[in-house]
Formats: sequence, structure tokens, C-alpha cells
Amino acid sequence: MLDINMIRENPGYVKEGLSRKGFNVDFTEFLEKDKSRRELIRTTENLKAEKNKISSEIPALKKQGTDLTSVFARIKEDSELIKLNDQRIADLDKEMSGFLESLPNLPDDDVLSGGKENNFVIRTFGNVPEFSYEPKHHVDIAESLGIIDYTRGVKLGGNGFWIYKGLGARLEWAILNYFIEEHLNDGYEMLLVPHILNYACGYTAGQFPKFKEDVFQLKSDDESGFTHFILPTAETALVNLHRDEIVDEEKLPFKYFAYTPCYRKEAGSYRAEERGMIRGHQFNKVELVQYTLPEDSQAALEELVSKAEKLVRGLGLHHRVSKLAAADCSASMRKTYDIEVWIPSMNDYKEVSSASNAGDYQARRGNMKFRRKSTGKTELMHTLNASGLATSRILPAILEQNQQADGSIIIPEVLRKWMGGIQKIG
RNA sequence: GGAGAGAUGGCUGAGUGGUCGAAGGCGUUCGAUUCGAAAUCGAAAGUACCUUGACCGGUACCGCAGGUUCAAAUCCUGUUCUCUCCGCCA
Repeated sequence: MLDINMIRENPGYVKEGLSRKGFNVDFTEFLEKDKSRRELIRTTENLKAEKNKISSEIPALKKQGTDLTSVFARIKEDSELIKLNDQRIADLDKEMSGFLESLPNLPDDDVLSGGKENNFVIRTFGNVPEFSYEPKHHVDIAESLGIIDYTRGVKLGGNGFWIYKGLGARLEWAILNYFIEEHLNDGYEMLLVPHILNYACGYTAGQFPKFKEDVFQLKSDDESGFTHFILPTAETALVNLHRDEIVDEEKLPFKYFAYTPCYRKEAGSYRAEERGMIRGHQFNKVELVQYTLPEDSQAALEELVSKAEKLVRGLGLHHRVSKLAAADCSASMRKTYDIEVWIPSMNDYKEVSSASNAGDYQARRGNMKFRRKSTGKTELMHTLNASGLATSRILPAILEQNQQADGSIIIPEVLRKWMGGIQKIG
């Protein structure tokens, strides 16, 4: 959510920022509503003040035996007007917050305008691997090694599900262990969170109401719609930890990470080129989240990116880091870096981590504040998140980038201690 | 799933219709005392919104949403959550 004061004071600036994100908006109507709302509040509060004043004198007058019939009548009249006005104010509030909720975050000043075409690569690690033979697709590799069962995955869950088995399951688990160990070493606190979350979590994260169709909703028995959903990413849980809290300044930053599967509908997004585990309804991810002071969030974002990069580098996979253009950042985010790993069969890079700074956007939605020691005042925290990492593209990348002419796969050094020391599969 | 109890400020905990934004205690901050500290004494301190240049002032908030009443933390209805017991199940 954007700061309403910022819109009041500088609607042109906000409009321009949103347009950089491809979001065209006209504040005229909103500002008119805001103005009439405030006028209404003023007159209504004056009425209330008067009414309260008279009310407070009633007990004394009653004691004196004064006839209060006319006073009662007068107050009753005021009360009816007050009720009417309050209703109008509430209506305006609802309209205005509905509008505010729908606005995405403003992009950072140093983020380029426009969409994907304006993303630019800031770092690359390694080179596109060359093969002296025709490299195989990860689905074919996984099937011939018997480490992933796509057919039975579909039997159990339908299209978009697979089963890790044997050394495939161990490899997947080794990757996760590697991530977890790195984050623990860096002083992040590990959390295992609920996978079923309530509506407010999705709202705070900025995913609801706009993207509520993208998650698996748990329908409630009555007609009230859904109250819970299965998390699409651990970010949704982690970013709600301090919802409706005011913490002391010195407690910040909070640095958390969690492993969860991520459950996504991905309705209609399947493409032939994404066969395999590039885009599934369920994939494993370790997610990092930081809550920081406003002045520290930029540095925290750099820290998160470098952590995610370090993980991919540690696996020895060719990858690149891009800074996303404004419209390619998700709605809640001011600035996002993507880390993309090379997938030979797709002849392209695919995202394994997205590291973003939400600024105070999520904090405002979730009412997450800290008390500044020097002023004694409360301010909104900043929230950041980064995948560290999603495995669903890492494992294909390992299979494809590390494949050998004989069909075997070299296991990255850092994973071997979790795989009984074996060096290759096949 | 059944029965019961509860939800009040940073925490604890009083408060069953009017002077209650809310006692007391703990904790916090400031001051006094002290060489310093502890103890003691005095004082301050909630959140949001409206208004103001700022102070002042005003309004709302006792889980949430309604209702009754001139007036609600207090009465009524609904709802959410928590706890206890029973049942069922991993």
C-alpha cells in the first residue's frame, strides 16, 4: 500500500512512478473523495463533541430534577445525523482503500522504466557449457537414471507434479541442506511455518486481493468465500510474522529463512518448452526474509542477492544476475534482482531466485512498525525477501549442465557430504 | 464434532449503564536522593484519525461487526480467536 499522504502532497510524482511500472492512474476522483471525506469527518466530529458535552452534563441535571425531554430529543436528532455521516464516511473509506489497495508499489529511482525488455544483466558467472555431443533434456536424463518419476507423479497429483526418488530425492534434499547450512552460517534464523495461511497473510504480502486466483484456496463451508489458502511461497508466511506489531528499533533487522514447498495453480501457463520441473504446482524452496530499518533496506537487498548468488556459484552452475525493469518487478516491490541459471535444453536462463525490496509497502498493509529511539515515534519497517533458492530449476540445471557423455551426472562438490560421499549418479 | 470459560493498555489485572482512555501492580522513560547504584519519593508515557506552522484541542478505539439507550468496556445479537474437559483421528 502506498502512503496516502504522498498521494495528497505529490500526486504527480506518484502518477509518474506508477506509469514507469506500466500502471496508468488518475488521482482526480480519489483526491476529491479524500477532500469530501475529511470535510465530513470534521463536521461529524464537531457534532460528536457537542453531543458528548451535553451527555456528560445529564447526570448532574437529572439530580437537580430538571426536565430533560427536550435535551433527549435534541441529542437523538444529532445522533441520527451522526450515524448517517459515519455511514457515508465508511463508504468513502471503503472506496478509497479499495483503490489504494489496487495500486502497486512505486519503483525505486534507480530502476529502469518499462517491462522485461529493459531488464539488464549486471553480472554473469561462468560460461555457457559446451558439449561435444548432443546434450540431453533433464527429463530424459532423470528418467534414464531413474531419479525422478514424472509418470507416477501425474498419476498421484495430475499434470505438474513429479516424484523425486532414490538418488533424485537425496539430491533434492542435499541441495536444501546446503542452502540451510549456508543461511545458518550467515546468522539467519530458521523457521518452519504453517503451510496453510489465513487471508490476512495474502493481503499483507500484497498478493491479495489481486492474485488470489493464483493460489490453492481452501473453501469454507458457508458462502463467505475462502478464509485460508496453501502458501505459494514461504514469503507469504515470513512477511506476516510481525504483522500488527511495534518493535523496538534495536531489535531490527530480523533475518529469517524457511523451507517450504510452494504450491501454485499456474493455471494455463504450461508450455511445451517447460516440460519437466521448470514450472510445477509444487516445488521446494528456501526463502529468506529481512525486516529492516528504512535506511538499511538497500544494503539488505544487496546482501540478499549476494547470498543467493553465492549458493548458485557454490554449485558451479553458469548463471547471471539481472536487475529488473519497473514493470517486471512484482506489484509489491520497489526493486528486484533475478538470478537466472542456464538451462541448456531451453537454450535460456531461468529464474532460481528473485530478491526484492518492498520498502514499506507490505509493512503498511500489515501494520508493521518499529519505535525510533531518537524520536520516540513509530515508523514503518521495510521488508525484503529473496529465494535462497528454489530447487525446481537448480536440479534441472545440475542435471543438464553436469551431464557427461556416458549419461552420468557429476554431483557438485558441496552436496556430496549429504549424499554419502558419492561423486556422480549413473 | 460436543460442553464450558475467556478476550481490557508493553505485560499483569480491576472494572455490570453516566465524572472510564479506563484503578492497582510490574516493566519503561525523566527528575529527586546517592560518590555511583539498589531501594525510596515525584512525574511522564497507548494507537489511529481530524485540526494546527507547532503547541493546544477534538474524535474513535476495552477481540471484531451490529443492536438497545439521551448515554455502553459494562446490556442484547452475531462472529472470530484462545483456553479447559469430552469424543474422534494422526
